[in-house]
Amino acid sequence: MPIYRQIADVLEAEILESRDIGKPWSELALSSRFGVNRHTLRRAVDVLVSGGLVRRQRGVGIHVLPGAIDYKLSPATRFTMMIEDSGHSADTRILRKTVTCATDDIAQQLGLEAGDQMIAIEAVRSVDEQPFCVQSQFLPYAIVPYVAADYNEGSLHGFLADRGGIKLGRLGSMISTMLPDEGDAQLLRIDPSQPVLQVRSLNMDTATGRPVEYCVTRFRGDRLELRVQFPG
Amino acid sequence: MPIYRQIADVLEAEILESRDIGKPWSELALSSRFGVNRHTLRRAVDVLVSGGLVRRQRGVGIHVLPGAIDYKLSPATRFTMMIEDSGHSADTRILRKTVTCATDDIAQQLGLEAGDQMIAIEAVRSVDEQPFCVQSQFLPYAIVPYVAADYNEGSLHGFLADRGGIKLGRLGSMISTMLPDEGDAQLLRIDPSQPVLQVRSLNMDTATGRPVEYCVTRFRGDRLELRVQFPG
DNA sequence: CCTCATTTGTCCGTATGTATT
DNA sequence: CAATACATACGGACAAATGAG
Repeated sequence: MPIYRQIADVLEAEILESRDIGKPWSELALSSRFGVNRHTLRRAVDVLVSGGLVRRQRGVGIHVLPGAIDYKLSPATRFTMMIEDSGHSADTRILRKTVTCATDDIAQQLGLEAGDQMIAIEAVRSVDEQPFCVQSQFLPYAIVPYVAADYNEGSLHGFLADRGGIKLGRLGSMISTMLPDEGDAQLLRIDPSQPVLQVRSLNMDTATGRPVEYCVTRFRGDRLELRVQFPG
Repeated sequence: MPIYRQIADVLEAEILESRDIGKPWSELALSSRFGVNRHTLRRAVDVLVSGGLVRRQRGVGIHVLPGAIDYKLSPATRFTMMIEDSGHSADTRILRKTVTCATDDIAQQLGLEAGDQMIAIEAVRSVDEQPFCVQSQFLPYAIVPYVAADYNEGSLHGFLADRGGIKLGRLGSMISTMLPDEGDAQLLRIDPSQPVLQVRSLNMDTATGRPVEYCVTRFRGDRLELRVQFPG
């Protein structure tokens, strides 16, 4: 077995055993400890990064990620989330809120004409202080203009109910998986080699049947198991 | 942009444009062509490997993988599949069919006692000659012993209906994503860096309500989008 | 605001081992 | 056996980001 893999095994065992999230590690210190060249140690750390156990940060060091134990040993401890319940997280950080022309794709989803304006919201939701999902939401500006002005935190669905008396209903969702782009990986604090679970869904005003929200959510794959329940 | 990424972009563009699957590439030839050190070129090829575009083989070279075009250019060509419809594929290759003691996990799912026997089936389902998913199915031997003896191909659900008069119903599914282990990656003909979508589900005999099949399916993430439809 | 030490990111060079043809 | 090609490991050098002061 190559040296770099032996080192990776040792480090992985240490992480899983103690999960000591203290000061970040240093390549120089580790390479000295194992008596190998820095490049060899980097190769070992590459394995851990691919395994989602650690994260590198230039100028700082190598961070041991929390939750690593859960990921490797007990997928049963993942979060379980009903699809119907998504969008109700308490801890929400809104990154961007803009009003622009709808793209063809989204216009079609929302039943808009080309050139109609839409509200685009990008948000990160966290659980236990850890990023959990990135959400891109699109709403027709003409129907809910007050969202652009006044929605700033918490549940969008709750806001729509309080402010506009709109109750949203969901017909279905499309679920897929992919590797995250660099921006999402950074927001979710995962390595770009770790997959995300994407849920696309269209929400209607239950009163009028009009599409009001098109939502694309990317969840950390290592923290989520979606539960789909059928009637009966 | 670092050199290795520029090179990766050039090579990726070439692959997507012509997909010339001829002789495998050589690191030495490529590094000479781009005028960089071999290690720098290796770093560029790492990107392509992570992207599922090429495969390395020691002593041979770097192979361009077929199907790369579909993966990168047209996510729209993914299959869309209702969860309820899974398990009905026509082209099924059964890899293993064994009768053993149920593990604790599976015994609990199927409502068996520890030590009860179960049938374990491992199969690969293909669409258009391309591997589509790997399926692990577990059934209580006491209830459907004829499966161990006579089920050899096609839809298990159809076989159960024809042979035992059992109609299966599904209550729900658990959906998650992960990187495949080496065996699954090989069966699905994808690189281990490409995520799979896993659907776990428990199927009951609609007549008696007894669990009859516990099924774990790993789909190629790049070929599947699951559609979940809600009643209404 | 700037400086400085620390730390990771990138690139080069060289050598040796191992698998394939 | 020999040639080719990837895999691993060592070394040095500089750039870029970060945080302390």
